Amino acid sequence: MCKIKILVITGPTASGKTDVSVNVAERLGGEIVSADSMQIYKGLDVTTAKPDSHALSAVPHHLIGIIEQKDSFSVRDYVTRAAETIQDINRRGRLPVITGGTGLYIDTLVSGIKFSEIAADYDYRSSLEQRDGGELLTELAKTDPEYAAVMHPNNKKRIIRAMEVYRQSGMTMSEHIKASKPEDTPYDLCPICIEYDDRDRLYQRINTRVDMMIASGMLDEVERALQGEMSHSFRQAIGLKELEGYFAGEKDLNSCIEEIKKNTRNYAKRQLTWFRRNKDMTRIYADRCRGIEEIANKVVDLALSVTPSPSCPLRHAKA
RNA sequence: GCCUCUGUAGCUCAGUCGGUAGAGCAGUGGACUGAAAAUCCACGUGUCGUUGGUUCGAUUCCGACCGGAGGCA
Repeated sequence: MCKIKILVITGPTASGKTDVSVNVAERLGGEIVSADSMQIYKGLDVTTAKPDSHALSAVPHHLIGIIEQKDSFSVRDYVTRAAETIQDINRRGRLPVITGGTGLYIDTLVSGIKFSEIAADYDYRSSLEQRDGGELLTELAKTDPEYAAVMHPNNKKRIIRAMEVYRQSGMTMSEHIKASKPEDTPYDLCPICIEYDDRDRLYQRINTRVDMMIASGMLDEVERALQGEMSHSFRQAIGLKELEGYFAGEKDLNSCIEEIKKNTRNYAKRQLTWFRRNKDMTRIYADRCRGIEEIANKVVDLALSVTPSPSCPLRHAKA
């Protein structure tokens, strides 16, 4: 049986993956499947840098703006939906192009990891959050010494999740992790990461992009979002917490904007750390290329160099 | 012109009752199994404004000078 061929284009925020993926998808007969934990939500179009109307009309996009801000969303939800979407695109003879910067979503999807089905219990979580981390870690060590051994006492969020999983399933986190790994990966991958050789250039792009967002209506949409009910996952979006003080009249706009830039830069750095450990990805350094065209050409070449097997979309694209 | 405060890490500032200094933020590296744009970990030598003096020893005390803030005229 033929694995489904998919093209994966990732990279830190503001690296230009959106433009590149649209260009590439147009040429390869592809459809874009977003892998972005924030673009999945309705609203915050500017703040989350969703593709513009031109891009959306040029190529079909999936998993963008489909969840209400009051609803929480998780990796597991993502993988379920993305897998279905990929199946569908493949069935129609087109090429799925996974594009986004949420590394956890992409890796989980692509490697076929099955996360445990234990849902978040927010009441339980908040009851534990009050307690001391070292104390929680000691408690976790009683049931799951293996996981507790690599956990730092300050990392309450993960300690609590491990306790939550055990409480609901009777299985430890270590056991879940072992059980989650598939024998074989479900897709035939062409993974590409767009990076910057010069970190400062990337940071400058981030700074100017935030200014552009402000100029394009970010304040209005954030104010609107802030007035509605927000789920735990949604309220993490960069822009929301930073601007909250401004709308409350406690902080001046400029310092809030600087904070957004700073947090976005920090985020980009974390993304780079995440991508770096994946040695199978081909890296394309955007600042060594002359414009989007050249980057897109490289991506297309890479995609076509993967030998297409019968009934896989890349063959059609080449012909 | 006089008086007061101030000059320490890229930034904001602590500190040394005299034995050459440390936090937060930034930055860099790392982790990451249902909040991931989240969460967490590790990494701190800098002419302690300049220059004289006192001292065994000064970034710390004294003087002058230079820069910054404020006050009185």
